Amino acid sequence: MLTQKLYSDSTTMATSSNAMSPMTPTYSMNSMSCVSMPSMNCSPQAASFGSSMLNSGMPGGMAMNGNGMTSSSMGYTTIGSPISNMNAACMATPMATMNSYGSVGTLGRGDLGGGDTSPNSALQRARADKTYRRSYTHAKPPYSYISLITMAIQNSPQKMLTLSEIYQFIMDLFPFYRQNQQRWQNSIRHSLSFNDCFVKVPRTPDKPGKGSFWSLHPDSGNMFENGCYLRRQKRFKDEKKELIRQTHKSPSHSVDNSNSSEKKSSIQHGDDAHKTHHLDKNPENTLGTMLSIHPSKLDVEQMNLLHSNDLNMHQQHHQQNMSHEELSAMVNRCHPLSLSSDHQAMLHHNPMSHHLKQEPSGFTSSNHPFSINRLLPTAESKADIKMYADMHQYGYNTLSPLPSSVHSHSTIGNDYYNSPLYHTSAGTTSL
DNA sequence: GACTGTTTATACTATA
DNA sequence: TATAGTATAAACAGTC
Repeated sequence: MLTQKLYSDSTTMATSSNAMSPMTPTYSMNSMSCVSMPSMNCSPQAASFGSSMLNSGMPGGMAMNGNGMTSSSMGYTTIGSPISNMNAACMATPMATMNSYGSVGTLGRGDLGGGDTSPNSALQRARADKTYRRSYTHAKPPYSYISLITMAIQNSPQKMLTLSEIYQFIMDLFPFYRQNQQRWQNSIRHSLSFNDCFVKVPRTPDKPGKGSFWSLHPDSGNMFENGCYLRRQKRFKDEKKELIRQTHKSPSHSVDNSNSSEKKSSIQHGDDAHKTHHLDKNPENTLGTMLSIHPSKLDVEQMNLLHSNDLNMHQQHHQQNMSHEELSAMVNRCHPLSLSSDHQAMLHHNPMSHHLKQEPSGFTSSNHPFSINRLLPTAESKADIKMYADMHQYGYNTLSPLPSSVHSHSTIGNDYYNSPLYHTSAGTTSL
């Protein structure tokens, strides 16, 4: 299983652990967090761990911070950050389901010491042993890079971030990613470039700096409509980009291939390892047809023009001062069942949407155990946030290696896996 | 030179 | 079993 592989990475990492360092896990942590992760597949039926994880960590929170909370210099919200939201969410049901993760994650190997591997005893040890609890800290989060990027972008007020801000968000949120940065950051860059759901937004002259902003494609909102942040059911494809790829792939296309990168592109998007996935080849659905442009006549300039128009719309879309409700509605697009009529119509119009599988088990965006909506700050969760603010006995500020400028994230994030609040079942959380 | 972005390649896993 | 989605590595070019 993918998840098993993900967590095996943590196992490897932990072998060189230094128990004294907040950045490195202890062996017990490692053994707990990595081994025998139960088949955390994406089905809600099997998501006891996943749901707690999501309840704690999913982005949903993302963002929906329309209540005047301050933003960090990085651009994403502080107290309204996913972490604070998720902690708030967890606060509603403290220690509700430590066993949903702890029992399975550890008991299979029984490497907590002692022969008793019963769920109850493991749970008791977990409660008594902070080191044990800290094992979550450096487990690889069960989110794909795509979902991590999505979290970061959606959590930013402007709904777009630079590459470095995306890095920072991920590192603040998940201590796991403070290590081996070259490796995962390369993957992040690859994901940004390769996936059409991420669009590059050029910097404006008043915002000089390195690199572009990255944002989400306006039509990519339901990538994770099944609530699974490990793997999308269907990869979002920008029809325009796809059209370019197809045009270039076609042996008859007349686009000048003198540009080496375009040559590469035509290779890349051929039928090799990165196969063209489910391209809707119905000509009625192609942008070229919609615009009465024959695909073979579409050159790069035309496509760039089209795309720039799209980007303008996109930027306008993000520059709108969206209300909390609007933002929530946007997030609600994650599940077709919760779409507004407008969105339904839009999806109906979007040929890509036809491929998307409907959630078979009756979950909606609001009650799906993986749904980011579960993390949206409700009135109840806001009360939880206040309660969290009043509770300092958990010592959330003790471990972060990050500077104070990002401490508001990092401290929470550091203990995100540690806290008993982290273990909250989907069925009991208030969000 | 470091960072950013693109592309290619390959391996693994989940799913139809 | 074929296909698709993702992770990872690496090479390379462009930009700051």
